[in-house]
Amino acid sequence: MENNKKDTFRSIPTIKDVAIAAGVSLKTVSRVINNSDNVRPETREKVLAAIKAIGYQPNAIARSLRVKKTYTIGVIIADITNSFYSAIVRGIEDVAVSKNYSVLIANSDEVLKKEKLYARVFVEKQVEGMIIVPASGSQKYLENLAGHLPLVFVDRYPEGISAPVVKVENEKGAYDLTSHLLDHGYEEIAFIGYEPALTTAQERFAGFQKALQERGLKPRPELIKTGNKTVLDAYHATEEVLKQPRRPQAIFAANNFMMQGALRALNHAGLEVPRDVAVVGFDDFEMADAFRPRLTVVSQPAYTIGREAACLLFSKMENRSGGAEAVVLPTELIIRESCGCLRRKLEHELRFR
Amino acid sequence: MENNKKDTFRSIPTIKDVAIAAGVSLKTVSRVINNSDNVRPETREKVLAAIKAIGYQPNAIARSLRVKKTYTIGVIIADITNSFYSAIVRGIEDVAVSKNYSVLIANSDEVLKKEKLYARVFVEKQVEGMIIVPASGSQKYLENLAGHLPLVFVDRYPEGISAPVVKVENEKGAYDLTSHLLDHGYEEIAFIGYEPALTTAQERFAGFQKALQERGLKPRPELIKTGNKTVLDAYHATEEVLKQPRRPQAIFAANNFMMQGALRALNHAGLEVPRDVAVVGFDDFEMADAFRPRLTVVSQPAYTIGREAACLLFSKMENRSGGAEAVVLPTELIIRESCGCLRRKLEHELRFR
DNA sequence: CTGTTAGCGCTTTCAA
DNA sequence: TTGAAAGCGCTAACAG
Repeated sequence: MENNKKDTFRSIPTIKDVAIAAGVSLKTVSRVINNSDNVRPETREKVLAAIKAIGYQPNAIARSLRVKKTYTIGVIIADITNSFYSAIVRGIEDVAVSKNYSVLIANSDEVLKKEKLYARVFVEKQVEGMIIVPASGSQKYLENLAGHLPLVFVDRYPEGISAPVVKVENEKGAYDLTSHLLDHGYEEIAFIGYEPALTTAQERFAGFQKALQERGLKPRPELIKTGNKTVLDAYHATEEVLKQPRRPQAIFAANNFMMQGALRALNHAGLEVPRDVAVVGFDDFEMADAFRPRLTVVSQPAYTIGREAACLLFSKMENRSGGAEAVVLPTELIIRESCGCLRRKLEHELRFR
Repeated sequence: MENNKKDTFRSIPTIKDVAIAAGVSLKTVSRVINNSDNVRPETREKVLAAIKAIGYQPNAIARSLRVKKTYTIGVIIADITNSFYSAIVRGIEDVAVSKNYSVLIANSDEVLKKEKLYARVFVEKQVEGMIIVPASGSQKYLENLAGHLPLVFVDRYPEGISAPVVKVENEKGAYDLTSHLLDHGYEEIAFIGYEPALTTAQERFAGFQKALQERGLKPRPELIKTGNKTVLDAYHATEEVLKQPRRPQAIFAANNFMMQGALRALNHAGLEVPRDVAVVGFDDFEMADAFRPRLTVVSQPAYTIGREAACLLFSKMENRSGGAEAVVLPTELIIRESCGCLRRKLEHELRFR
C-alpha cells in the first residue's frame, strides 16, 4: 500500500529517479545539474535526456537544507500600497533578482507586533538577510532573533539596535520646502504631520522649524497637527487648521498621505490652491506633475533607496565586514505651482500684457 | 578542526542541542515545539527553558523538507510600482497572512521570459500555489512546470492553459465610461490604449466601441492610439491626437498610465480639462479625488481582486476540488468633474445666479 | 508520556 | 570520471 501511493499519484520525481532512469549515480546527476565537476559529455547527455523525460524539477528546499543557503531575503515595509514603499521594494527586488535571489515580503502597517512576527517567520524560513522599515518602538528584539543575520534598515533609524540605515536628508528637504514658502512671503504655515515617534517625522519637523527660526519666526502652535495616521486624519487636521480665525497662508504636508488629506480638505472647503492657500508636500509621486495645479514637493529617490539598501545588504551578506553604516541620500526640491509659483507667473503675465 | 568550527563560531542551535541541554530526546523537543502530543508539564518546562537558554530557532526549511509544506505562495505581477498591482498584492498578502503563509513576489514587467523564470524559481522553492498576472504570450509552459500546483490568474486571461481567473468587467466598465461621455454630447472621442494583445485591452476597446455603435457612431481611426507601454508613450500618443485638424472633444484613457500621459500632454498643450477637452480613465487611484478637476473614472476593486484570488487559491490548495473557474468583479463608474460635469455644474450655477 | 530509527531530497566527503 | 555513504534539521512511525 505504501508503495502504491508513489505509483498511483506519480509523486514528484527526485534526483534519484533521474539517476535510475539515466543509469548513473545520484552524484553524477547532481554534478550535471550544478555543472560542478567534470562529467563525460555522453553521460551528461544521458542525464539531461532523463531529466527531460521524467520532468524532473530540482527541489530548492532540500538543496537549501544541505548547503545552508536559501537565496532568499526578507523585506518588511509599512504598506506596499503606499507608492513610496512600493518604489523602494522595486529597487530592492531589482538588485535581488540580479543576484539570483528571491524576496519574501510583508506589511507591518507600522505595528511593531506584526513586524516582530514577520521577522521571526522570515528568520525561521532562513532568509539570508532582511531589509526593514522599522515601526516605532524598539528593534532590540532583533538582536536575539536575527543573531548575526545581515540587516539593513530603510527610511528611518531603528531603536535599540545598531545596523546600517538608508535614508534621506529629511531635515534639509523640509527646510528647503519651508524656505521656499517663506520666500513667497507666507509666514503663517500649517504643519500636517504623522507619527511623531518616527525619526523621519522629527527630522522633517526640525527642518520646518529651522527655516522659520532663521527668519525670526516661530510656528503657531494651533497650526501644528501631528500624529495623523491616515488620509482621513490629515483631512480632519486640515479642516481644523482652516477653521482658525487667522487662516494659514500655506500648508506643509509631511508625507504623501498628509498631502492627500490636505488637498481634499481644501477642495471640500472650496478653497483654491494656491490662490487661497498654498500647499507643499514631502515626497513626490507619479501624479503630482499631472495635477492642476501641479504640486510643489520635495522628492525622495525611493527606487534608489531600495537599490542602495539591497546593495548594502548583499555586501554584508557576501563579506562579513561592516560596509557603510548609513547612506543618506539627497532630496530634491521640485518647484511646480501649488506653492504659489503659478500665481506669481500669472501676475507677471498680467502685468506685462 | 571540523569540530572546532562548531565551537568557535557557535553554530546555530538545532533541536538536538535543545534535547541535550534539556536532557530529553529529539522527539520530545519536537513535540513541545509543535505541541502535538501530550508532554508532561515539567518536561515541557524543562524543554522550554532549554530553548530560551540556548536561543533556539526552529528551521522551517528542514521542517518543510520533511512535511512537504512550505507555507509559502508565489505572486508574479507586472510591476509593484503600479498602484493597481500593489493593491492586488496587498489583498493577496492579507489573506495569506491570515492563513500563516508568506508570499514570494516578483515583477515580470509584462515580459513573458521573466514570468517564466520567476515561475520556475518559485516552483523549485516549493511554493504551494501561485497567483500570476499573465504577460502577453502563452502560459502553456506552466502545464509542465507547475504540474498540479494550484494556480490562479488575475486581471487577465492566460493563454494556452485553463485555470481560474479573477478579473473585472472590463467591457461594461469601458461601455459605461464611454456612454457617459456620449451623454455629455462628446462624439469625437480619442482612445489612448496599451498593449492590444492583452485581453483587458481588448475588452475595454470592445466596450468603447459598443457604446459608440449603439448611438450609430463609430470611432475615428486617427483618434485610436493603442500599443502604448509607458506614460511617455501615452503622452506622445495624446500629443498626436491633439494635433488632428478636428481636435477630439474627449479622451478615454484605458488605464492609469495612459491617464497620466494624457493629462500631462493636455497640461503641456495648455488645454484645460474639461473646458477644452474632457478626460476619463479606466482605473481609479488614490489621488484621483484630490485632483483639480477631480477625475472621472471607472474604478476597479483592486484590493478585492487580490483577496478573491487568494481565497480561490487557498480553496484549491486545501481541497483538490475545482472551485470557481472565474470570478468577475463589477466596476464602478465614479463621476467627478473631468468628464465635463464640472462645466455643466458651473453653467447651471451661472444661469441661475 | 517518552525514545529510537528512518528518511524527506539534496550535496559533500572520500574512495575507487 | 564516477560511486557509496553520511548527514543537513526536522518529523512520522513505531516501540517501549
